[in-house]
Amino acid sequence: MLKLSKKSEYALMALQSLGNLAAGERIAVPMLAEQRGIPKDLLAKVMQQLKRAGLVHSSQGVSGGYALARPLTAITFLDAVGPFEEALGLAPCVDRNSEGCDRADCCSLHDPMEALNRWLMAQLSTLSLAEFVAARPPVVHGCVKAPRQPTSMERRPLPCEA
Amino acid sequence: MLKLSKKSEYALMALQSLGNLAAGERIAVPMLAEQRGIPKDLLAKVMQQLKRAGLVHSSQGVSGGYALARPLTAITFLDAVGPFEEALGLAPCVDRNSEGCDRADCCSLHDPMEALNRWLMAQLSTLSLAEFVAARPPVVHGCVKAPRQPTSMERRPLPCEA
DNA sequence: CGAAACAGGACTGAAATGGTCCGATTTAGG
DNA sequence: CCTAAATCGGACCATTTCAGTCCTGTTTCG
Repeated sequence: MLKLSKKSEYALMALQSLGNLAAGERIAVPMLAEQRGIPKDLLAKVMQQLKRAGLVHSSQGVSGGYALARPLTAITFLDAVGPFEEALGLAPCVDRNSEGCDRADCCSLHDPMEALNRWLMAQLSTLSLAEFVAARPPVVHGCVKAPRQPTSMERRPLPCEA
Repeated sequence: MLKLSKKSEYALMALQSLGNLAAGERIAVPMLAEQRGIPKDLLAKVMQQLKRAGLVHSSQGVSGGYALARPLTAITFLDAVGPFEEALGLAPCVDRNSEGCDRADCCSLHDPMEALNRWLMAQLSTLSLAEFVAARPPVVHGCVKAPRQPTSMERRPLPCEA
């Protein structure tokens, strides 16, 4: 879970690099690809998708290249990664009433999964790339295993409820 | 992202069903599989893994079956789903210093991803299955798209810091 | 002792993923 | 004007992952 695709990884890398550019400056895919050590052709595709998503601007021609459409503080993690995770979000039967799954019959987990998904998306859309790339792992190590005292999902309110 | 595998889905279903059993009662795989409409053999494997993970108890023999090892309030979402998401957690270069990735060179995203992963795992380990299966999606609809005001990942403190 | 359950390895077909290749279009510079 | 270098974008392929099946044990109740 939350195993991001390579495309997502490359997108994050690229956006980070673009964030280091001076105002008005551009960078071309071949250059970027060599710097980060990623396949040129694949990165090209990623950049195209980022453009379609409106996160970057491009200019064609011999001295063309890419630049951020807005600062990293105004791009969320979900923005960056969403275009590449088509199965964006979740799990079992998102594609609701396709086959079977008449609700409450086979798949009584539809609603919970949708709730969890919504929550996750909301969380990831409150994390800007600027914050993300600056993050360092917490010193705590046994963290994942430790807490065995369940709390409510609602205790961390969704941003839109505020 | 967060696209759970079928096994995870089946595990959640099975655990939910097991939660509805009377104390001391068991249910066999063939029965369970038919009730929820999932392939018998696959479910069998899932149950085996759940047993290895210590979430359920099994008894063999002709009237054997499975039962919860502890109540749903004491099983977290991460517990249930973890065993089936080997790529549990995250993304690009978790397998740290395997090839390349000498840190800060190609993959300056290693630390941020690890931080994000830790955070997610921590969150999912504070959600009990009891809460999960009872969850309903919030009425708000434009929720995912709405918030464009980035906040810090640290603002939602990790449980282990408390 | 036999039917029915768990236990678990081996295998297969389909789908997704990462990556490559090639052609078309645009555009700066000589 | 013409070429080199860049963005576009479709087609394609190889490898892996995944869902599902099969088959052979082993346990245990009646």
